[in-house]
Amino acid sequence: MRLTTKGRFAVTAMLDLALRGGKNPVTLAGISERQDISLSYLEQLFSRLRRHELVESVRGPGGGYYLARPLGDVSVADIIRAVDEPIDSTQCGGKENCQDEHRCMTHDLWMGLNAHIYDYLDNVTLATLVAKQDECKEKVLQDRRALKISLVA
Amino acid sequence: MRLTTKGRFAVTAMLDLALRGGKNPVTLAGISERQDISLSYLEQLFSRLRRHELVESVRGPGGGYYLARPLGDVSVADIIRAVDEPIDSTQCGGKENCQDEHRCMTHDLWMGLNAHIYDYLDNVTLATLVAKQDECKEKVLQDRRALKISLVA
DNA sequence: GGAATAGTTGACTAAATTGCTCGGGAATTT
DNA sequence: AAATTCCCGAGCAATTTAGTCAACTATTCC
Repeated sequence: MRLTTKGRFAVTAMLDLALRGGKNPVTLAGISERQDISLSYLEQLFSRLRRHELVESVRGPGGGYYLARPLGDVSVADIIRAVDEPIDSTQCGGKENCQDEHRCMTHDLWMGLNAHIYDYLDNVTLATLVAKQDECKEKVLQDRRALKISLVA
Repeated sequence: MRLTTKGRFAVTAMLDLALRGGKNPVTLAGISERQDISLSYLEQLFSRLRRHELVESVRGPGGGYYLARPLGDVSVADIIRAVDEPIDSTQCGGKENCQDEHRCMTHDLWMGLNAHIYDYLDNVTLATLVAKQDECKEKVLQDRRALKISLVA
C-alpha cells in the first residue's frame, strides 16, 4: 500500500463530490476550482475512478460525475487502490516461501502491517468523512458565535 | 504521512538490525547482503536514522550500527518519520484557518486520517515485529516437523 | 442543424523522488 | 601501515507526480 499525495488528491476530490453530490452531477471544473487541483490531473484520476466503478459520468452540458455507490460503500482504501498502480507488493513478487528467514521478514511482516493499514482505511468511508466535515462546520459556527459574543461583551 | 518503499526499506533494515543486534554492532554490508538493499542506499538511510538518534554507529573494523534504544521504544512511525523528508503536510502550508470550507476539508480531515495512521504505526514497535518474526520461525519449524512425520509415515 | 458544454483519450513534459554508483574521505582496530 | 567500516557529496537513470495541450465524442439547448 502506498500513501502518497496522489491518493490524497483523489480522496479530496471524491469528498468534494460527496459533499456537492445531490441529484446533479458535479463537474471536474468545479472540483478543480474549489479544491485547487488542475483539471487535467483530475481527468486522469477520475478516469481511473470510473474504471474502478467508484464514479459514473454524464457527458454534455449539465453533465459531470456522481458517485456510483452510496457514501457508506466507498472507503478511502477503495479510492487509493483505484488511483495507485496495482503495487507489486514485495520484491520477491509473490513467492510465499516463508522458509527463508529474510523472505519471511520482509514479506510476511510488512504485508501484515499493510493489511492492518488497509483494514483501517477500509473502514473509513466517504460517509465517515462527510460526518466529520459536518462536525467541523458546526464547530466553526460555534466559534463564530462565541467570537461575536466576546466582541459584543 | 507518506508510506513508500523507502520507509519499507528502512523498516526492513532496522528489523534486521534488531534481529542480529546482540553486543556486536551490525555492518551495513551485512544488512545489504541479507536484505538485498544496495549498500549506498543503506548508507543514506542510516545517515538519517542516526541523525534522528534511532541508531548509533561504531567505526573501524568490527564496527557497524546498533539500536540507540530498546526494541520497544522504536516504532515503525519513528523510522518512517526519520527517512522521509519533513513532509510539508498540506498545500495550505500550516495555516490553521478552518473558516474556509475547502481548507477545513482537505486540511483537517486528511490530517485526522493521517493522525490515525500514525497512531497505529506509533504503537507498532520493533519489539512487536520481532515477536511476530519469532512466531513465524516457530511456524516454519512446526511445518518442517510435520513434513518430516508425513514423509516418514 | 449548430453551438456550447463536459467527459475521454493520448502524447508529451517538467519537476521531484527513488534507488543506485562512484569516489573520496575519517575513525578505528590489528 | 593496512584493513575495515562508517561518512559524505556529486551525480545519474528510472519512475512517479502533476500538469499542459490538443483532438475527439456525447449531449443539451437554441
